[in-house]
Amino acid sequence: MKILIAEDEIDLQQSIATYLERDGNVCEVASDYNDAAYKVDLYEYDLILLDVNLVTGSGLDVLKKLKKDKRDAGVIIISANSSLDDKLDGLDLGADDYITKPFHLAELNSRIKAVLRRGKYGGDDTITFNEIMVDTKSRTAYINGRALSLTRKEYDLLVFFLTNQGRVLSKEIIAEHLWGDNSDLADNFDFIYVHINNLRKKMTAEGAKYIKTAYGSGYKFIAD
Amino acid sequence: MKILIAEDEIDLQQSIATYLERDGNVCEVASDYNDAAYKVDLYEYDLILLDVNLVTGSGLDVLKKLKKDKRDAGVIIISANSSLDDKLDGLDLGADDYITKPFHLAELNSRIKAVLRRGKYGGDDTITFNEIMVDTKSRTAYINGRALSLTRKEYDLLVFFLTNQGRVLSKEIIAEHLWGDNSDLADNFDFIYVHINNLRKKMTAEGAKYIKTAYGSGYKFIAD
DNA sequence: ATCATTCTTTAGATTTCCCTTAGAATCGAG
DNA sequence: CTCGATTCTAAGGGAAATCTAAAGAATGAT
Repeated sequence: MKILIAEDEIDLQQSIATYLERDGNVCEVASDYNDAAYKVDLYEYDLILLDVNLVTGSGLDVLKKLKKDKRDAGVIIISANSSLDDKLDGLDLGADDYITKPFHLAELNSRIKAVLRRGKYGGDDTITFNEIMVDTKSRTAYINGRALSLTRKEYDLLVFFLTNQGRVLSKEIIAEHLWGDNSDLADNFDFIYVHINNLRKKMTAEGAKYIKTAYGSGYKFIAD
Repeated sequence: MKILIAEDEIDLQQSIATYLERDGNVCEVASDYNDAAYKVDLYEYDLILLDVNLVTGSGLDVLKKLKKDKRDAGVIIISANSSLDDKLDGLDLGADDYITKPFHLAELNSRIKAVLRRGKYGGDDTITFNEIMVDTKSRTAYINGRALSLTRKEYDLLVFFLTNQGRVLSKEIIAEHLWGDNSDLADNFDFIYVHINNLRKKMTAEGAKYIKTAYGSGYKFIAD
């Protein structure tokens, strides 16, 4: 499942992402209203976790936008207070469920599962592209049916490419997605080269050469 | 399936009953503690939905009674609050699952199915995978017909793997399913290593090597 | 109460991976 | 073509994750 986490507390954002990714989901994060609105516009998500109190705007506006555009992502509202107003507003606007901070990740997870299971959002746990197939449940990538032995970072990188096919991804974007907004590393993303290289080696060994270098701007995943 | 609904909110009681009967189940209801204790004593149920807050007593006492009498009905605890104490008490006493009000009937239904499918109660009492066979009634696992001597945790772990074949299960997910989500221990799940190791030793001694380590992500149960 | 079994903790060994480094190769502007 | 910037590639140190055995704590049966 592809899940957007629109939450401005970086710690919470990261722990949610880690928890959900370990359960086989693909997570992207948005730290403010603009980022959330942008990503919701651009990508198809199976589920969106939406904090009502985003720094530059309200999560409820993102929800309005979603429903106006008749997008069918599931939505779970996250709120700092247990105000009934927030809850009712959110559910009125078409959210599927509601959770109040602080909460246990296990509870969030079971609500997520419930929303996803509730029908229309359920579906496929695999991502396929030509001879490549990724089973997100087992976190295993296959090429022509043969399993690749990928490390965690390599797997995450491949999934990120597969879910952003044809798009040029800069080192900075990749780093942000795979490592989170970690300002400690902000000055040097050269280690990306190593992971790209390792992933490429394992993929080309099976005949899959899809990761192209866009000199000076990044990488893109695309067939010839 | 014969299901007892021990719940004092009449509206909820009725909507659960209607929902479950539509699926072909036989439902009986109990509106207070005495009624529940009486019926549990008298009849054999496949599953019991147990509200912890019954008007004249605690649902947990019904559960204690059930377990003392070695009755094998599946039990799902219903609680009005998400108090971890209730949950842990319930699971400690032998309940099979736990759900917090308010919940969607669809979610309750899938939990019921999960409990029933788990084989223990009604339906098929065994889980098989290649040369492995688990008899959920006697809580015994066999490999090539030879019984393994498993502890409770090892048995639960094996069943959890068998019912989630191919899926990567993180230490956190495993801990949550086998121990309940206790955030106090959230920083240290290392004891999982020990149980994994013990179970592996007993299984590999019989030639069954299915528990693979997914470094950095968890474990998965899968054939080569 | 005693004993056996099981669970958790502890600590050291081992494995795996990630980031750094450094030199080679490649690209593009002039 | 030349040169600086960017990217590639291989190898190694060190950190983190996992494994393993064994001892202490809890549990349950007799």
